[in-house]
Amino acid sequence: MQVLRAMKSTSVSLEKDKSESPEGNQAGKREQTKLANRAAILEAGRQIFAELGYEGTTVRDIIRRTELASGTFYNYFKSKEEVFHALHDDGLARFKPLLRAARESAGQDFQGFMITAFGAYFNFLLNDQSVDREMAAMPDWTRVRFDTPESLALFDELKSDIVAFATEFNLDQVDPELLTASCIGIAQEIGDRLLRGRVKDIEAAARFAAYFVLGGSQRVQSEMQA
Amino acid sequence: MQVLRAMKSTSVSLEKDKSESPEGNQAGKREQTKLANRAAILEAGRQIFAELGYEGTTVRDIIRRTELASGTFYNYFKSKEEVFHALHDDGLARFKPLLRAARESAGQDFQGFMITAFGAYFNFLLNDQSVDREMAAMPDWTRVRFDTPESLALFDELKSDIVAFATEFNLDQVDPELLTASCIGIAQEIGDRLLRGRVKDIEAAARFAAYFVLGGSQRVQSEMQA
DNA sequence: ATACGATGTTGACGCGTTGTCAGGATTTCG
DNA sequence: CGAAATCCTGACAACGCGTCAACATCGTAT
Repeated sequence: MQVLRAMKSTSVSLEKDKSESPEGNQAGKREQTKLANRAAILEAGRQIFAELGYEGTTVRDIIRRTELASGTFYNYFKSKEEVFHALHDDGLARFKPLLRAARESAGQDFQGFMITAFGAYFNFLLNDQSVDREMAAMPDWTRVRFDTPESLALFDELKSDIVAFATEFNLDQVDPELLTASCIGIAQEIGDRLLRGRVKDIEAAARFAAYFVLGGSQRVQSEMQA
Repeated sequence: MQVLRAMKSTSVSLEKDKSESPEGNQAGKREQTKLANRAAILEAGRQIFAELGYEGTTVRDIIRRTELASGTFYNYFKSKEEVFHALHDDGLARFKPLLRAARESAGQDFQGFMITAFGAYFNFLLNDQSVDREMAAMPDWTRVRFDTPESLALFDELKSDIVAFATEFNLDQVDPELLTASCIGIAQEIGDRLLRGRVKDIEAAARFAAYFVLGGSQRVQSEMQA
């Protein structure tokens, strides 16, 4: 049963909705159910992943929380991995503007950019309804990490931001690849501890990370010049 | 068929090896086969994980590369995850002494410790026959990370080393939890790029990481005092 | 309005994996 | 040597996977 029908189950036999149907049915019914089905699968996936962990969930678990038949799943995704990627990329798409905003509000202030960017990331981790957040709370020891094209794109964007500041501040001896990697590593690892409650203060963590990166870069610069 | 017998297949029907058997059979035959079976499963697991990735391998894949029957697997491990944990912990056990050596050869030289420690880690990653190394080379974009008790123990050891240096150098404003997390994150992320060939020079990477951490810590200290 | 082609859904099927267990083989010990 | 303990073996039931022929629904041309 397609989810669109299920959602309309209150107005069951009203086949004829006048063309002036209240909510926009701008697209054909086909398109609508397709979107609704996809959304239903994604939402079910988000819940199940949070409950059972990535390893523990099966395609059947996901589809079972839906009103769809098992075969229908494969019209939308090839595997649970693809569902996870989609959820992950959704999160990234929500985060991306935050990073851009940090970049633009910072102007030439490297330190300001770093504080805002780390802060945005940590806040996002703790507040956004993302897969990763729920799963990090799991008692499990196993974590999965995905490098989707979207992730890599974000990393590259961050890298070019960093490079811009690095040239601005004459950090020509600092390998951008290593610097970006370090920023990501710090964000990952501190973010992880925030999610698990080993670190509490988001503000303090963001400032720590920012100062750390700033000081680290400058030290590398001066050591490499020598 | 137990692997011990298979290994002795050249001297098949020699049931009675005199008590003066050349290689030490100090323990009973039972113990020997148990160790040999376990080792065979672990070695098979290492190979298969490297070939098929963590997700892709099944318990059957592992046991099939062995002369054991499928049921026997479960006398030694509960799941493929447990095999992976064991392999992971093996690697850790090999790395631990390297970290200790770095600690002891460094004396009071914080920077020396950091360079040696990062260098040891990166060299270990690239040269040791560990599961992680093989799997990082995989075309896949899914990575798993395990926090076994052993891992956590190593992190704690590293943390206490870091704390020792931090007090020595009056870094009393630097949160040890955040500092340790940053070191681990940097090591992870740079290590990953080394494994994938995006970064080539191990020496340079180790010095970068060390200077970065040193400079970062001092900057955090001075900023937090203000 | 009706009929027909296009598109999406359904659930059962064959295949492979999982973890278990009764039966059998091997080692240990009295 | 023989009994008891140990543990290896391979078949088994349950289950997940991805596919596919049959079916239902939608878009569209008449």
